[in-house]
Amino acid sequence: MKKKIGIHWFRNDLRINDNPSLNYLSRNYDNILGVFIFDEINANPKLGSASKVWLNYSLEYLKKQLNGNLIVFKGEPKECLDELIHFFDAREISWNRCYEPWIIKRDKKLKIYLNEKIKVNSFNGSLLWEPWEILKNDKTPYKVFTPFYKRGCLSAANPRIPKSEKINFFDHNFRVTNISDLDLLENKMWENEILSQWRVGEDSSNEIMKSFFQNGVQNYSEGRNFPNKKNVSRLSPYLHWGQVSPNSIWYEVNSLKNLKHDDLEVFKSELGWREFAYYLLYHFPYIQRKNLKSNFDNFQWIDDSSSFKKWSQGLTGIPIVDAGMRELWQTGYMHNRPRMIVSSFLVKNLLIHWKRGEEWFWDCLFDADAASNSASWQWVAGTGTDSTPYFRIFNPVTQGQKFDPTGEYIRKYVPELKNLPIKFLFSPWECPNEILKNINLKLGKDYPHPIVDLKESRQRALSTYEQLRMNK
DNA sequence: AATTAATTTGT
DNA sequence: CAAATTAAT
Repeated sequence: MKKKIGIHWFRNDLRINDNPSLNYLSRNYDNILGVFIFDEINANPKLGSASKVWLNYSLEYLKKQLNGNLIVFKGEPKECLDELIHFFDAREISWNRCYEPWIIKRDKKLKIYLNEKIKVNSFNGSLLWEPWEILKNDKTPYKVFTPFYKRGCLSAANPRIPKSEKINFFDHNFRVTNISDLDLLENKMWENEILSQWRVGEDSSNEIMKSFFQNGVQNYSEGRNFPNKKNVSRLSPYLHWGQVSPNSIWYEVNSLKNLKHDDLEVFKSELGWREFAYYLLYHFPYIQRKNLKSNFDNFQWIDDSSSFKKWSQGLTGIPIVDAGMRELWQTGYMHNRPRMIVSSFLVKNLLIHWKRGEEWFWDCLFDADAASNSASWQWVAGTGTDSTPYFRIFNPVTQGQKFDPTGEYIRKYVPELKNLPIKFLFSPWECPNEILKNINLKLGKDYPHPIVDLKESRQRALSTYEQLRMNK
């Protein structure tokens, strides 16, 4: 007798544990097929370089978890799934939902098409609350984080409790596309460098979560601001790819004993910000490209490729900015504090369009996430709803002094400044020539002069943003 | 999730 | 005169 087969389509849920679609199938089918489709045809935007690297090794890991039985395709999902359903005579297919506009559009069509042949089901595998569940009393979406989170999310039904089941993956001999055939890897040297401090895969994400909850989450509400402290989870890439579910994190942190109230609430609210980003992208899908506040559409951004290039390379001459940008390039990640500093610098001091920064982050970040990335850039630029006010312009010198007081973060990523006394580490241009001579550091040669005057560019940003406010 | 300058308070 | 508070951006 033929075995009953259900297909699970892996997307941004590269895990076995707490996977609603897999759990569902395992209750109804003796055997499950796991399939991943690399869809470059519909993707918009296409995956960034760092994301491809992460995906490559994540798929290899997942394939091992499935005893080699992960089926990998490259191409149009409709055709790939057709072939698979036909070959295995599968009875049902299911997946966990994604919320990127291009995926919603693709999946909607696909669902209608597949429904003609077999049962199709989708589940919530990556959000604590789905966007349509949280609405104001007048049925319109929230636009401000605090009411969204407190009145919306926290007073709604509790998130699904994580659950892991034994999944029987079908042992097959279907033709296999090698993961290497997906051509996800391009630049070995850079890839080895950025991967060197990461361990990709579901089990690593669980270990990282557990060890963060044992140590780093203590004093989270304070310590999370300091890029040199171990008080951030660094779970964002795993969360993006679904190697850990937000539900697992939510309930795990809730179960901790001896965690200060503030640390718990602030940590959870960061998951809340992730929810808010997905929420905004769902309800306002154009925020990936266009200002959420349309009065910014005529804003006088400066198209300055030379400054942008220096920013992206970490050669602005402002140490904390360069440290952040180099952390990004070298590790595929940037701590949240420098993320805010470098983006404020690009958007306000340089007056370069947030979209250019968003695209650079998209290409370089392991945790590149359409929702969080666009929402965060618009937050910094002031073009989003509930974003930072136009006059909040980070001073990268005082930010450095406050949040990297020992200078360790700067010295780590901008080693040419390692001998600079702490007094001038945040503003080398103020360092007396005598000291520069002593440590053999030539500004303009070993390290650049600042590409903009902080005071002047701050004034320029204020007046440019002020104009916009007048014209409203 | 900020900065700066002006102003008041504290020792 | 430094530190804290406040107003304005």
